Amino acid sequence: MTIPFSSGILDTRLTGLFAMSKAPPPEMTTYDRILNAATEVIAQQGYSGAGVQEIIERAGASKGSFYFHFPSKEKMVEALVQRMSERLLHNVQESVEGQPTPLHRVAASIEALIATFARQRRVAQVLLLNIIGHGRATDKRFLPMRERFSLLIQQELDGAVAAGQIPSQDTTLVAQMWVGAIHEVILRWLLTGQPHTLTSVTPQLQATLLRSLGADPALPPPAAPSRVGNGTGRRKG
Amino acid sequence: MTIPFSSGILDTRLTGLFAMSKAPPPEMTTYDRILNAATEVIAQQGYSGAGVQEIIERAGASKGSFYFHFPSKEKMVEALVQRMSERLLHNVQESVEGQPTPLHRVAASIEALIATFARQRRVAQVLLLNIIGHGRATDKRFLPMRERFSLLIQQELDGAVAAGQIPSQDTTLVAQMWVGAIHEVILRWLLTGQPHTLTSVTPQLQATLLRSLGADPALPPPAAPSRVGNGTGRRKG
Amino acid sequence: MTIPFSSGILDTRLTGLFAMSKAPPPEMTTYDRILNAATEVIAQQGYSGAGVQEIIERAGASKGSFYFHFPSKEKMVEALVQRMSERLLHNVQESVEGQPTPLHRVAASIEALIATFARQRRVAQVLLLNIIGHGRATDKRFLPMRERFSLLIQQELDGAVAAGQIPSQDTTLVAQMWVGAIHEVILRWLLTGQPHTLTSVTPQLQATLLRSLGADPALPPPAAPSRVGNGTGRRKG
Amino acid sequence: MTIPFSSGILDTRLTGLFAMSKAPPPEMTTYDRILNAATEVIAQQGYSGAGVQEIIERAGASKGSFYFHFPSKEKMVEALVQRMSERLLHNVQESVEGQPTPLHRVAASIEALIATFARQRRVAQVLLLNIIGHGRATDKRFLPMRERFSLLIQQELDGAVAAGQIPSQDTTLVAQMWVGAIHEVILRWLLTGQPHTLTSVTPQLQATLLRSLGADPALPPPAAPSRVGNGTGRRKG
DNA sequence: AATGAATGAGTATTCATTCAT
DNA sequence: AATGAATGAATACTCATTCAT
Repeated sequence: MTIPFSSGILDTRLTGLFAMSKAPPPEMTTYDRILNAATEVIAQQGYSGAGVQEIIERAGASKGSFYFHFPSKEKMVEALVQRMSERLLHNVQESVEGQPTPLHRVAASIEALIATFARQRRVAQVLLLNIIGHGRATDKRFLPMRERFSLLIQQELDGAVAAGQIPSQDTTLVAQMWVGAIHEVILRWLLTGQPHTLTSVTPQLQATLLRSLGADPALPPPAAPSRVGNGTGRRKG
Repeated sequence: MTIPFSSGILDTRLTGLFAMSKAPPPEMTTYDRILNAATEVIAQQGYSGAGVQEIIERAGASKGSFYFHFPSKEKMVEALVQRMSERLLHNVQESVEGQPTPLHRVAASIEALIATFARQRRVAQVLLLNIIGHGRATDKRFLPMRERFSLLIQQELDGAVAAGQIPSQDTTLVAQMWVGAIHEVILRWLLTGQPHTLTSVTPQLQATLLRSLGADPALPPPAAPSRVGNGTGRRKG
Repeated sequence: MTIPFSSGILDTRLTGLFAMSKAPPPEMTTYDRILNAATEVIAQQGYSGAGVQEIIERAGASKGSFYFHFPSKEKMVEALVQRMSERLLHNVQESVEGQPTPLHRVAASIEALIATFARQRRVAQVLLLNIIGHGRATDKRFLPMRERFSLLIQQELDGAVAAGQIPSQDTTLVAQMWVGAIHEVILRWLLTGQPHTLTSVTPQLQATLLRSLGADPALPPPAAPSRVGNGTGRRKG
Repeated sequence: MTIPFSSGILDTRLTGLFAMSKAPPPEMTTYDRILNAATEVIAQQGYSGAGVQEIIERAGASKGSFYFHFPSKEKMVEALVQRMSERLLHNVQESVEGQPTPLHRVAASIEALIATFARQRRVAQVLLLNIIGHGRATDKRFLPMRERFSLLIQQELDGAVAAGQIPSQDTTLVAQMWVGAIHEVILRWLLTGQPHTLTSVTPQLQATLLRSLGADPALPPPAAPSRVGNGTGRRKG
């Protein structure tokens, strides 16, 4: 009767993926030092606030070097977001492997996403806060990440429908809603610091989302029963 | 057994709230002409892309006039967002009046929000797309609108818990999630144009959100049955 | 039997047309101060060498002011060249008035052109030396001035043909050649300082050019016989 | 009674002198590949518009290579202009050999110059259009070519004076004027494409220039009568 | 001879803001 | 209340040149 999705391994995998420091290790390539510095600066100042000057200063590079590696600030940010999204989705997809059912997988991916953002605050700031809507209004450039994550969820939901786990419904819409719900929670955490530890909301988040599917979210526990259970997971006694 | 939340009145009330044209009526006060012009420009170009020059040109005002009425561009945008939020929430709250139960009210407010944004595309662009994350990253200035709407929902949810309509749960978190889910759907509509008419998703959106509360969303129809009702709100006969 | 083209009046008319000093008179408009400063800087450094910074410094203006008055450095130079050409041609055309025959007029215009350039060295530098070929190679923007002067000459030559002063010939080509010949002499003067006083070559220049028309250049003296006569003006004893 | 200056040999001699292609033949020395690439780029973009980067790309060379062969971009252009001038004047001087009288020689050199530029459009663009006035205004570096050609003409004119072919006159000035006239015609051709074939104006150009000397330009035909002759060289039967 | 990453002073241009009128 | 010329710090980007390999 509980919803036991877990993936403890994930944590160690992510460590150091976006690591960075004020004194950039010279053994890193200039290209990477610039992207890492950009992550920090954009996280702090936003896209428009992030000056090339400050980025190269943090990266220990020169103007010329910056424009040797990237044709423009804009393209650099594109490359940065691309790299972030790639890694993020890679981690999410990894966490999904080995999960027994579609619903297990979807819950695992939510957990992975939140765990990653919780650990990489700056990545969350860049991806969720400072990129959207930075230029011309109808800027579709950074839609892909949201779309890809939403697609990933949708596919699992479709699987769940096919497997009879949940009733047939507009999975595209639901997946979008989920992405929005999750992002909003992370956004609040970024802006207000509430809750203190982002990961603490994972269980309730999962429970609420699963409930929205209109299915009995009680699932047979996978190999390792999870601590994530909650008491509201059933609709009737 | 259906969930019939409605609010037909809403439509007429909103009309003309943010109206604006290329040749601004001179009988409007300069203050308002500037705010209206700013709405258009920000909707098209985003916050950073919106120059004071272009705004005053559209408003038929002068530089000096702008800075007579507003101490800075930033404060002007704050005033604009403030005015928008105020009107938006006012409409939402109006639509809630007369609804019999907390769940009815919460559903009505969702419908009102979406209906307003659907009608005032530019308002949606400014509020959801082009304001967040425009400057210093941890900018809490524009949180209020999201927070207030989320608070509004939370209060109704608390009422529903108290009334025994839904099980006890973390209504703060759920309200946040709802706001995120709704915003995301609107965002997609803004960026991709899908779905063609935003309001067409209202029923499914409401159904999914209500389901996430973990209660049988079938409600006794309120006084005046709405055209907005939908038939997918229940899981079995 | 001499070639008596003169126009002493001209000199006084031109005085002060492009006047300028390092301490710009504040009673001049910013627009003019910028154009004047640009004349000096371009004369010294050439088009690409002339930085907006240095121009505004000399003009006692600010960056913002510069771009308030001109949309770009390029457009500013266009305006400058336009103004210079306009004034130059105006002077030339003025000097032509009152000359009895087409050939007298053509000779007067040559004298006026040289006199103007001799007095406005910087104008010559800008117009002849530093503008042509400054950007993309096939830049037709500054052709107009040369073309207009050459057209002016051509029309007088056509008049001379019609009046039977010179034989029929390709006046377009000849006018071009004249412009080239005159410019080259001025160019040498600009680059080498030879001859010491540019105007001293006027008589020989006129004589040689008139001879090239294939007509007996001996003309009946106009009202005031000129000092410009030379001893090679006849073809046979 | 005609003016028959000819030099049919010239054509074949010039072929391939400045040949170049987008895929530079690897058997050419890097030094030459760079100069050739520079010719193309400068012809298209002008001196300031020609970046070292683009030049080496076209040359199939590297930055380091460029600066191994040339101390600076400026010196490279000097070398390029030097090489061009050298070859150009060499061809002109060759075409002069065998001509019977100074005036024949001078006419032949004009024909050779025009023929060369007509065939080597890029050379004309570089030498006449895109080099003058590119940097510091009073740049005497590229004067030499004009000066040398003008000197060459002057010497023949002096010879003509000594031989009694033309009256005594300021041959220095006349030579300068000639160079200017010829350059202007070529310049127009470069900028406007008129006349369609540059060489078609040669006869009239020669006739007009010779007439300007104040001598009967009718000359006894040299050994080999040329196809280049024209019938307008005399004023009366 | 050759490579190409790195440099940094220099460039034109933007833009929120001020201020005399 | 309103005007619009003036301000100047800040910005993204260029490019000839250097240098370790």
